[in-house]
Amino acid sequence: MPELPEVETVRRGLDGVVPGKTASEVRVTGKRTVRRHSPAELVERLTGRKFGHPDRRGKYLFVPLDDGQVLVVHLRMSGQLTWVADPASRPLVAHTHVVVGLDDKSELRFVDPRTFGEWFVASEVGDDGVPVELSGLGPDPLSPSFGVNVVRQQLTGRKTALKVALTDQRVIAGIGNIYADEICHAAKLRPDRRADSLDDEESRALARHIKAVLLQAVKMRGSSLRDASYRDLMGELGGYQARHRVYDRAGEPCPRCGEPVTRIKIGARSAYCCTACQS
DNA sequence: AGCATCACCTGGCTGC
DNA sequence: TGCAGCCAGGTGATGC
Repeated sequence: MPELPEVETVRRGLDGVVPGKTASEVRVTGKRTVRRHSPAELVERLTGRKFGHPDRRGKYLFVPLDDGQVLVVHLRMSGQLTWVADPASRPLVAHTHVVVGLDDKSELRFVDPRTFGEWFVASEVGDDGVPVELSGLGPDPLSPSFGVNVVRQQLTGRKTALKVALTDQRVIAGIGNIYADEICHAAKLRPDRRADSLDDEESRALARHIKAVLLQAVKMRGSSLRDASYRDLMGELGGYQARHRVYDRAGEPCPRCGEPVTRIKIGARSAYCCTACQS
């Protein structure tokens, strides 16, 4: 499932491919992919526009266009963005919902079996260059200002479970199910702890491990799970799944203390943790 | 207001 | 082997 590291990997791939190129032909075949405005409007507003450098906020990917608009893409659970240099020799796969032909004859393709992924063109942009539709997102962990003070401030007054707060995109943007579990384990904190119950030392550990886990995952180009639904822009699998210490490892020994990893329920979702060395 | 739960959707896996 | 049914998961809507 694409979270911050996977989206950042795709962003870096895009940055090597799209800046300076023009969308010469846009085809939207999926019925649900474009829903904030009509698919026809996306085609109209994107066709003929030249791309700038791709940016990211949390799990949202966005690319400025040469007329001030911004193309926004969210992969949600199963969305996959790929770039093909030679479209003629690469037939479209099932569940391809958007195809953007570029002026060098290459193509961007959006494949999304579960159809939760989303594309739209934003016209209103804040001072920071971020589309107003994304203004409700919390701080991004890879931004330079992110640290213990931000973490403490964002968790203050949050009575929910720590994992619920970490995966709430308004609190911190970019963390999902997998990395929340990995971060909690690295910080030795139980994911079902109350979010506002951390002392100073625990807050420092949490802030440090949010950055460390996500940066290491970016370095390893994200996590591809068993279903291999996440692939980067060139179709390659990520490598961080080999470093998962607790996620989807119920019953296996905790790499830190050797006790078995436990699967617990937080709300309706499962969480993996070591009840022996996380508190 | 703030928190919890549901709906959306398909493919992979489990268990009969 | 075949198939029904469950589960996964991010976000916005709905419920409490």
